[in-house]
Amino acid sequence: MPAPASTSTDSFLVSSELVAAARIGGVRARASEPSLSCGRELRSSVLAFWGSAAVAMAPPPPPYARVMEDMVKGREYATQLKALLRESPEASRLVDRILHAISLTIQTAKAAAAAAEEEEEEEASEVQSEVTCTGKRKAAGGAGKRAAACRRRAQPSSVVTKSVRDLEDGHAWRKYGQKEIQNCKHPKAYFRCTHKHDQQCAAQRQVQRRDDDPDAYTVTYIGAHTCRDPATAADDELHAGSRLISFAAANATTASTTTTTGNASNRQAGHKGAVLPAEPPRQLEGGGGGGEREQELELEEVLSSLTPAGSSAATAEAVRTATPGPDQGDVTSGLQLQQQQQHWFGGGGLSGVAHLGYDDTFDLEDIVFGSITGGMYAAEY
DNA sequence: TTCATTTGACCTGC
DNA sequence: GCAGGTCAAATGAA
Repeated sequence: MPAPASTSTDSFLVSSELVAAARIGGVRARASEPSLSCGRELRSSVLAFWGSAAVAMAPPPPPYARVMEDMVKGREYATQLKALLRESPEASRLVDRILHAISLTIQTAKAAAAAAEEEEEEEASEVQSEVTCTGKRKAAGGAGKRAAACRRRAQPSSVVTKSVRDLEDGHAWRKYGQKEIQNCKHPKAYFRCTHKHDQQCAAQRQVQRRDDDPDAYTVTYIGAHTCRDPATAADDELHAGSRLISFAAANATTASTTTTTGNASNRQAGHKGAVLPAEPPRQLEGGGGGGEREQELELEEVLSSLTPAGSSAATAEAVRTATPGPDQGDVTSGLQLQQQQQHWFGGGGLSGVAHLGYDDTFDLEDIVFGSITGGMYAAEY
């Protein structure tokens, strides 16, 4: 199962790939003299951009506008580069990947900025609402067993509903609740990112077994991962090659995607100190093995970052049509999930993953220009 | 001892 | 008032 490729990883890749593409451009420019200066200019622009981006994104966190400006510049440069490298499929492909990664980073930055803004607003309003909250809690506390915190239903920055056969998505989830849903035989399970507290990751997911296909689950992802699993990070750096630019502080908001890697299981096993049966390694690059997994993924609904979770009829439909979980009506995360899946679906397990293949699932333009949002999409090539 | 899951109670939004 | 979402004490596993 492929490892989660965080957007920061994408940034790492982008830095080296941009340079590589620029080199290709340079080589080709030498072959066709008129483009020579162009290639050089682009290469220096690219290096300048990533240099400034690296500075801008290094801790402490830079202003959002500055980061966005740099990222947009980078996207423009990459677009120009792509135009120059039309004759080379290899270079074009590389630039496509660069554009993809930049777009993911932009999405992440947007999500992080939105989250930060929201947090600030909450902090400001908390002072005012404290009296009200306290009052209400006191009233409830009289009858209740504990002083419940003043809760507010999360306002998700993005909602993505998928139908998957394998609940393993490479992320560490912690189950925090389970609820019987009306008209559904089995309960819906609620998960949040394990790193919610240590990295303030706001990602959540809700899982429900489908009614029409007992082997499938309707998984709703709410919010983007802003965490960065240390194990994942180490893995990413291996993939990134030697040219690494530190784009973010350890706790900076670098959203992960739902891309998964072959060692995801072991990573999760690490969380629980257990050993999982190793899955055959899957290549991060090359784009070869996507088809089989894509067959098991059905993207049901994509909602914009402005769409509230509960307001989408399609999402409601997805939830409504979802069927219950395993026999005990229970769904668990991480290791246990995988173990249970192996039990439910037979020892071999399933290779299906909740991710999208870059090559054939959606158009690059969709990402670049925002028709797909939320940062919850797999960045797999 | 630590951490994840379970589960009933509580809260919010409709 | 109801349904869905979240919290946190209790419980269990490693």
